Order: sequence, then C-alpha cells, then structure tokens
Amino acid sequence: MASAVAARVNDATVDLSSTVDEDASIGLIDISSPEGLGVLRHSISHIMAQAVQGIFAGVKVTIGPSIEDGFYYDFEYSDTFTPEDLDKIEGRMREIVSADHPFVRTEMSRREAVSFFEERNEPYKVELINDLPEDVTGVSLYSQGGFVDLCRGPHVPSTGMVKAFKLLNVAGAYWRGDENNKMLQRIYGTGFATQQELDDYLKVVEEAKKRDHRRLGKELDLFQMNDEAGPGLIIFHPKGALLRTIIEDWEKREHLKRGYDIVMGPQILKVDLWKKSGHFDHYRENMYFTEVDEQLYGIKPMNCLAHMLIYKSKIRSYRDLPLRYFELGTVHRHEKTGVLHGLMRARQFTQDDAHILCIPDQLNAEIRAIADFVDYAMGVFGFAYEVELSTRPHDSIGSDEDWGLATTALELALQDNEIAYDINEGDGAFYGPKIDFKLKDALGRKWQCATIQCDFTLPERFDLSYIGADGEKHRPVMLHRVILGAVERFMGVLIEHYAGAFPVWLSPVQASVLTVTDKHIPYGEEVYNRLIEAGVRCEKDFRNEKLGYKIREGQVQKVPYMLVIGDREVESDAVSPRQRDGGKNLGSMGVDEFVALVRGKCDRYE
RNA sequence: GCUGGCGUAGCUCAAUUGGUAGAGCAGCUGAUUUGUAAUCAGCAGGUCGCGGGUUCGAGUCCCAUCGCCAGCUCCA
Repeated sequence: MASAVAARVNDATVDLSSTVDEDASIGLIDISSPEGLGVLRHSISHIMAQAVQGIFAGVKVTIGPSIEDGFYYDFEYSDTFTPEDLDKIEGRMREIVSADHPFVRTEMSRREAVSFFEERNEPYKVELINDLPEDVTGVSLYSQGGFVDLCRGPHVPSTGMVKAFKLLNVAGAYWRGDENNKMLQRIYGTGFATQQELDDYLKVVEEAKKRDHRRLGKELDLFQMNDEAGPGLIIFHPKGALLRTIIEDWEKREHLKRGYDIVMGPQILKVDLWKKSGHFDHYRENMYFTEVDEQLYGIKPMNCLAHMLIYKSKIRSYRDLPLRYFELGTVHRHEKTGVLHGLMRARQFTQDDAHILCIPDQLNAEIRAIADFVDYAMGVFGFAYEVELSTRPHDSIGSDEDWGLATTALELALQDNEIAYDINEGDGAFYGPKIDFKLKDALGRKWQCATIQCDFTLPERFDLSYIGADGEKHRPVMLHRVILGAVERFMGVLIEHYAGAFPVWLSPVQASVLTVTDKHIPYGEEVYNRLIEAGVRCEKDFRNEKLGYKIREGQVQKVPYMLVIGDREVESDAVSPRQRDGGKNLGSMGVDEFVALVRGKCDRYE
C-alpha cells in the first residue's frame, strides 16, 4: 500500500441504514482498486455537488452515487444545465480540489438531521431520512469545504486526492427512478486514480462509438431505418439480408440437429385467440391490430399461439413428448419511441423462438439441453455471457406449488450444468420464472439474448393435454425459449462485437476480385465466376482505378480476402489473396486452393 | 412516454450580429492502364426534416409537428 494513489479512508464500515457506529474504523484503501475507485468517484460526486451549489443559487441536491464507469449526481434546478455550464462546474471543482479540503464525517440523530436539512431547504434529503427504516436512529453526514451532504460514506480523506476527472453529459432522470415523480437533472462524470487511466477510458469510449452498429450498418451498407417507413422498422439491404440469411440458415440446421420441428404460424390471428391466451388483457398496449371483414385481428407480438394450435391438432401421447416447435417468428411490438435503438430495439423483429411441451419429469433434461445449446451458440459466434435466474414477481399468476416447481427446475438444471448465475429476485415473467443469458456490447451495455421461461399458464388456458401411461389425461409443462433472442438484436451485437469485420463464415462478402489493369479483366471474370460457382460469396472490382484505391475500399468494407489479379496471376492461373486482418499477402495459390481455404473457415459451423 | 440536445447534398461537416447556401468524400464524364489503404481534371448534386408565424428579408428568431441522439422509465 505504498503506492502514491493509496488513500486513507475515514470510514469504511458505517452504513446509513444501520445505527451509528461510534468507533468508526479508519481503513486504508487503494483508489486504483475497484472498491477504492468507487469511493473516489463518490467523493468526486460530492465535490461536483458542492461546485454546482456554489455556482447556481437554489439548486437542491438529491443523490449522487458512483456507478460502473463513473458517477452522477441528480439535482433539482429551475434552469437547465448546458454543456458550457459543465465547463464552469469543472472549473469550480478544480478549485475545490486544489484547496484540499478534508472530508469530515459527523453523526446526528434522525431528528437532528431532519431539522438540519429542513433549515437548509433540502427537501429531498429530508425525504430520504424520513423514509429510513424505523429502527435507524442516527445518520452520518460528510462535509468538505463547507458543503454538507447526507451520506453513509466512506470518502477519501480530502479533496486533494482527486487527480483525474471529467464531466460527461447531463440528462434527465426521475426522482427515485419513478416516472410519476419529478424529473431531475442528472450530471454524469467519471474519475480515475490517474490522468492516464482517464485518457485511456475516454479513448475506449471514442473507439466504441466507431463500432456503433447503426453507424457501421450504414458504412457497410447492411440496413437502413427510414423516416418514411416508420420508426423502429428495419430495412435490410442486400448485404444485411445476406448476413441475416447466413445466421438463420445456421439456426435451422442446429435446431434440426437437436430434435426440433420447424413450424410456421400466421402473422395475424383473431382477437378472440389473444383474449384466450391472456395477451389481450396483459399486453394489448404493445400490440398492433387490424380489422378485416368486420373481424378484428391481432398482429402477433409473440409466436406461442400458433404453436399451441399445432399441439392441439391431435391427441398427444406421453410417447410423443417432448415436442419442440421452432419458428423464426417475426413479431410486432409497439415499443415506446424513446426506447427504440437501431437493431437492438425495433418494433418488428424475428425471434428464434421455440416452445417445448414436455412431461414434468423431462423438464430438467430439456432445460439443460437448452443451456448447452446456448453455450454452444455463444462459442460459435464468439461471445462471453452472463446468466441470471429471475424469480416470481409481485404481479404474477399461478400457484405457489407451480412456481416452486418451475424455479427449482431451472435452478437445478443450472447447477447440473455447473453454470454460475445471479438471482434476479422478482424479475420473472408474470406467468413463470426464467433464465436470462446476457451478452455485452462494445459500449458495455448488456443485452438479453437467450432466455428460458417456464409457463404453466398457456397449457392451462389452451387446455393442452397428453395421454399418460396410465391412460389418463395429463397437463404438459411448457418452456418458451430463444437462443440468439431476436435475430436483429443479435446482428446488432455481432456488428459491434466484431466492429463490422465478421469472421469469414459470417461475412456477407468473403472475397473481392481486384484487377490491376483493364487487360486483366477477362481472367478476373473467370476467377470471379469460378468462386461464385464454388459457393464463395464474392464481389468484383474491375474499375479503372489504381490497385491501392481498390485495396483501400476493400479494407474499409472489411472484406476478409482480396484477390489481386495481375500479369503474374494470369500467367500462372492463380490468385494471390490478401488477408484483411494485418494486410498479409498469402502468396500465390490456385483458385481451388483458395476455395478450400474459405470452406475450411466455414465447415465447422455447418 | 419523460428531460435535454440535434435535423443543411448520398456521407461527414461549414455558413459573421437575420442579407441570394459552401467544402471534402462518394457519384457522373474525360484523361490515365496503374501490383497491395485514396491518380488528375471537369461536371452535376440541396423547397436548409415538414407546417405555420415574426420581418423589407429566415438555414439563422418564435410556435407547432415528425424524426434522430443521450439518459430516465419500460421491456410479455
């Protein structure tokens, strides 16, 4: 702990929700450690609050925690903060830092604290104290340079500890995260132990912007969103549609390998069926409807209904189960405009959806098989993922017994597969618990892709049954599950993950044939045709441009291989592939050899 | 949906205090025939998101609307 960035922390133990610890311990903490960094950022947020109140009269403070990549503080203020204001605030913060005010902890009884903040006209702080559990008798306050804040701590010893910080942006946020509450102004910032780390972080953020899938989607000519078509609707261009086709073909093969049946349902179904399923009552706000011949139809926001009808189309025996119905199901959901986000959150999208109907005894094996499938898929596409188990929410239907059974089934399957998971209390679907698999995108956002959900409701509502060995009717259990989630969202995550430079098997264009001069066009044409015939996804660039120009364009378009065709290639009936990654020239090889090279990169996924 | 910001050529961006819209790239034409990340020249391209208003005059100011971006909320 001799490091220059080590800081003494006045108190690392007292919690606001506990009674005051009279002998608050003095700890040591390294502000370059994750915990220490959180403390540092929290201290910076206090400094920011001090600066804001020093500059703008009448600002009321609320809360200001550290978060994953920095910190924020929420303020109530009559005017709105501008980017110029952020500069001003930053300037004032630097003054506070140079003054090196100590952070001083004091303790008060609840009553004292309430009157203290009432006097200072800080109603949000008063509310926070009043909402503490009844058994809390005292609270802690921290002050630095005359600014006092209700806070459980800990903090760094003094403002001078702060070496590197930056305010990033201002945005709205509801008081206590409730949209019925007043909207506050949230100032985001970040801080690090050293300036170098801050600079590195800002560079990463900049880098991440460059791989934003919406930007790359345009640059690589994959898709567009169009005002005239409508918000949240994706129009796939040839290369995007090809990428999607490659993914969907992979899906179909993999599902058939695993004993799924491919099915297809209609896009619209009579409204009565949606009433029967419960969607009309629970999900109407997000549905589109259409009326034909005085009959109201619901445009499907989910694919389950047709699958229910397929199951019901004849009497099922226990010998038939499990039945696994798979559909690349296109759904429409009327998402609020503010949540739309390129491919990641659209109003029309296609799920790699399946419904598995099985005997309760088969549940464990089915869930484990799905978890294996997900793990395999993530490996194939090159992703790490996290797993969460979401349990019963307050607003839910079904018996305690069913919930217990289903939750246990999910949990046991995870344990049997030795998968680490977090519990997400109360975040299940209203009809059953679920396992969520989450991927991280380039900006560190987590996206739910795969999910496995138990459902007792639909089999009940549709009165599904099978004839057991005992000759009696029994109710099957149902699993909803997706592997990649929505194909569109998965493509968005893929684009950002690979920054558009897809592996060969996914690249919509695997190779581009480039001629050096016009006289090489006939041989170039021949090579191009042979490649197309061999199934290599190929483009040709026979324009009258210098080679360097065409190479550059191929690199910008992230084509895995560029085949330069000049005198040498014509004479030897060969190609000389240039590799996208690293720009390495692979040397002269026959066309067949190159085809084998490309196929070798794709085979294992077929 | 909420708060804030932003909408100018296919793309990325300019346009003093309101005074007739400009550049680079891409596109087209021509010259050039070129060996691993941008050859040169010329041409063309915009109802400044859409609709109102203020003004002698609006890309610029005001109102409304649509869309996009960030965050919040939501995410059966």
